[in-house]
Amino acid sequence: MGMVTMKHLAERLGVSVTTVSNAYNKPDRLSAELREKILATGGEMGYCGPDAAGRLLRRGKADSIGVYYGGGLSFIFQDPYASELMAGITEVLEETGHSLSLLATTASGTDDADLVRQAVVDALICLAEPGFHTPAMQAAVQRRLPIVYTHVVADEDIAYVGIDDHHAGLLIGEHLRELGHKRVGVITRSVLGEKLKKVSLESLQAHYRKHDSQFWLQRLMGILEGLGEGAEVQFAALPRSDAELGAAATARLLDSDEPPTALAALSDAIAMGVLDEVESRGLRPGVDVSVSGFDGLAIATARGLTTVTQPMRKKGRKAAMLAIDPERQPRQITLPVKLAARTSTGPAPR
Amino acid sequence: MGMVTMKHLAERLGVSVTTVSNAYNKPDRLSAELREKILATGGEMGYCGPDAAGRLLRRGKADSIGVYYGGGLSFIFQDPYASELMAGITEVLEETGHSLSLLATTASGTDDADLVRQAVVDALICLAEPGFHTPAMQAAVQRRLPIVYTHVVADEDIAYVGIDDHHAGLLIGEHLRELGHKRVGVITRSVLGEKLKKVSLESLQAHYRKHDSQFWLQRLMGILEGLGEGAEVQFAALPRSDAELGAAATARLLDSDEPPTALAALSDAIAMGVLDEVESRGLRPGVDVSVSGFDGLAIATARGLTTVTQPMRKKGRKAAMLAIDPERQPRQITLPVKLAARTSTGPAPR
DNA sequence: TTGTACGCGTTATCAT
DNA sequence: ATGATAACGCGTACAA
Repeated sequence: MGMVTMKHLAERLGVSVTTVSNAYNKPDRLSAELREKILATGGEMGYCGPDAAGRLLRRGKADSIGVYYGGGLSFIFQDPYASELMAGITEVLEETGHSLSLLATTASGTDDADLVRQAVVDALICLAEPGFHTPAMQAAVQRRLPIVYTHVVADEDIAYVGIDDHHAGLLIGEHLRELGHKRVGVITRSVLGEKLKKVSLESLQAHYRKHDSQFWLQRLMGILEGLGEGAEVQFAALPRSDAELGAAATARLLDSDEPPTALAALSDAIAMGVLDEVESRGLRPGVDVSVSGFDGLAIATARGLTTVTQPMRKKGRKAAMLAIDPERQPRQITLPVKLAARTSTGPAPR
Repeated sequence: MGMVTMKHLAERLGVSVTTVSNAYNKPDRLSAELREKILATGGEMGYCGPDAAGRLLRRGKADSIGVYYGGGLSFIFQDPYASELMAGITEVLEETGHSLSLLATTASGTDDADLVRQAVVDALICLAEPGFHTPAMQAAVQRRLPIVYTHVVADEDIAYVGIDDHHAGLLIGEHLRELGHKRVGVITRSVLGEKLKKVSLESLQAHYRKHDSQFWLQRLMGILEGLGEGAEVQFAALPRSDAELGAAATARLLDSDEPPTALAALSDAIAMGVLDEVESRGLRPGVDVSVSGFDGLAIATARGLTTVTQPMRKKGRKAAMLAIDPERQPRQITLPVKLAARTSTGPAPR
């Protein structure tokens, strides 16, 4: 009644388990007819090939790549940036016959570390959110699991595929400065859905430092540098990259005493909400108020959003290849970004 | 050099492996101080908890649920319906601390069956596309892996969470008939990206039968029944649920000699493209030509699309719960659908 | 070409 | 509270 194992099959046929094993794994190491017979009676007995667990223990290879996403796992399927990245990753995994293991962070939030420890994977791809010095990633390091980050990490031993976030931010900031914008609202993200009370540059810096999440900060600082000294900047920080939250933040910024003439969202997903709110007020993007995004989603193009584009799918592909083959060189890849100036930005009014 | 195991740790401390195991798994079965010491030197030696493979072999539980998607895996992240479903699934998995294993179909397409055989999972959720009698699913059955389908399966032994696709189609068909539409274009999907040459009702029926993919056919037949005898129906079948393909098909249908007065898309994702094409021709949806969808995506609501809504996220949640606890009753769940009549449909012109 | 014997790392059972 | 032992199912030297 229990599971049919190689042993059963071997006993039934009067051959050794080795031979049965070979029948499934090394066809050239036994006669074709014997192999045939073994496979046949195997099917008959309801044996369905070497057991995954046993084989795993013995071989030490899982043929599976893990993806660790510190935030809620369901957001991977909601956030367009993450989706594109995942699409790139899975493309490669399909080509190489690997599976993909999504590591869910436990609801209690207590120990993602345990999850990482128990994951049956050959390598880990870490999608943004919290950074390197997190317990989960430390567990992976301890397991000697190859890790690939999808953003730049300032440590030369660590493999990553990223973009130059500071430079990307710079492109946005300079673009807005050249258009004459002096009052700018920057809408960024907080890490792990945390809610920030007062959002100042200092509090943001502290927040990102705390979560060891450098790249949002890089973007932010890039924008500020690009805007130059004269600019007056207000901040908003959203717990998710989400259009609705983006719209709400926009409303707040536009309702302030001296509303910004430009709104820089740190993701296109957020920018979609910014455009929604702007348009719903009868304001014309690029004329009455300028709006910029970040990422280069297809949907952003459709709405004429000025943004910085990054090759998301390629990023995913490269990360997957690095995870599958940890020896691959180079192990630190920075992909190019490009400013896509479209209709949502224009000269500052007045 | 090699991996640090319980045995090493036990020898080093002069205790038994059992005790070490208990230190990690059954804290109440040994003194607090000994446990403390074990965990401490464990950390020191670079031991990072019970090995996943060993534990898996011994316990027979992987704490992981597999999702099998016959089409290309990367589409899971592109198709909004699948994304919603996955979001529901992952929500539950997060709550219960399970991982999610996405089973990629090999590029060669040859043996998904092997993939299923090797998957380290406790159960399988099967997302649409090909049906029950596929080699991959047979492999799962042989492994005695619990399977949950996300559509109705006509076999009382099989667990599923689905909707009444025929009824849903009926709602659309009747709606269009009541509005007086006599010439209707139906845009459906083919299975596994296959391209159909001539698209007739007969060829579609044969196609769906061949892939054991009943539910598209159910929707189709429901629509036809709802439209009644008098209707003249043209078909298009897309290899993917995709706006661009939907737009192209729409162009073809509208360019025919006697263009349809209504276009019924079998998914909202397709319907988005239909709306795009209709609008780009300067036609008014719901006035010059009626458009309907299927699923009830948020984005469809935003554009006033008449559609049949189904609780996608709930579907995912229920499927996950069923997969986690295969004893759960009932094992065959049919969720309700609702016609959402909005502005994209209206009386037939003339 | 086929078989023997052992180890992979863990946990359940039973004993102390 | 702690320990000894036996599986779990498979792969692989090594021997025949």
